[in-house]
Amino acid sequence: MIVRFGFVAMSLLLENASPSRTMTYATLSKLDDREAGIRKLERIAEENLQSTLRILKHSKAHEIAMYRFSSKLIPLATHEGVAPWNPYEALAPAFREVGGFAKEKGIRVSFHPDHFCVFSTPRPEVLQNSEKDLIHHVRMLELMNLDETAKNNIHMGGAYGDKVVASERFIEQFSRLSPTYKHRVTLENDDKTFNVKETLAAAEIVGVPMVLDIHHHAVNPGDILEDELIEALWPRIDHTWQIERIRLGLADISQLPPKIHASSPKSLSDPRGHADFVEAEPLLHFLRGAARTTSYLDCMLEAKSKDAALLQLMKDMKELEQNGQGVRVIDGGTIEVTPL
DNA sequence: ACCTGTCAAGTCTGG
DNA sequence: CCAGACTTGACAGGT
Repeated sequence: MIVRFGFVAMSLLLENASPSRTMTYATLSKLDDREAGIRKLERIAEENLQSTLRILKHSKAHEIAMYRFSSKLIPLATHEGVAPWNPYEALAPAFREVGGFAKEKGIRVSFHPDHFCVFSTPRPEVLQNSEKDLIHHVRMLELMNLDETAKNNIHMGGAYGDKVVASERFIEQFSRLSPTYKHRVTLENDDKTFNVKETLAAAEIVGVPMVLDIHHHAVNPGDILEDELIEALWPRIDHTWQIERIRLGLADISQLPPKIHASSPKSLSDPRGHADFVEAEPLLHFLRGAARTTSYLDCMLEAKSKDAALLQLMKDMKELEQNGQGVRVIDGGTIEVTPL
């Protein structure tokens, strides 16, 4: 099985390349010249997109073929107080350049709208803001000229005292979205509420691919047995991606491989927290299990040390290769693992 | 140059 | 019913 690694949002190796610079609404409100404030927001967004392009070029230089954009590229993008500001028009060329580079260099990209995007919510205003947020993220992918293989990864949301009811509400409310938005989404199991089995069931029903987070699974396994994940659930998760490839007319798995998230617990006292780096051995163990049924997979690292963690992981994989642990390093961001 | 409290948004817990 | 925790990078305002 081929495995490509990616990292999230920012680089620790590049200087002055934050893709998430912002301005608070309080500061904007204090300005006398509102127009100047809006132009400042646009300039910050331009800089965030320039930083994003730098990060993509840096990734390419290190042979890293997967990256998740910052969700904060445009400051205050969906804030009510800046309406009817339309930031997209002015930023279109910058978005096109970013998307064009990713496509040309074969870098798989995505967004991860954060925890304000909750389709299980019982509150109509929260649902409306969730839709607004999703539409915003889809808009950015469209401006980048990226097809439906570029996704927004989200969680199901809260349980509100009854997980079954919340799950049904998620399915109901998510299904109401138009296909344009639905087909831009992947669903990920979370670390507190919806475990792998529950998330997979919902993903299958609404017809979107599922992203497996193996760290979230470790801290929120539900009643899933030791071997059940790899033997029973992983093939079903894999299948959600196969269905999506068929829908998109993609013949080869490398055009849209299943995706997982990997990170290591911060500490024994804070197992849900993300550590600076990712432990190679337990990750390799999982990957070799998945390799029994899957030939290609993308693995997003969610470590505090971002790209530095990815480089370190590749070094550690090289060492495991030399110890004959069933892994071969192919390039700076790709390995091949042999099935267990 | 560096430190600390705050930031648009949601949900859960405990009082 | 409400305050605080959760979690995270960056601002904003101060020294």
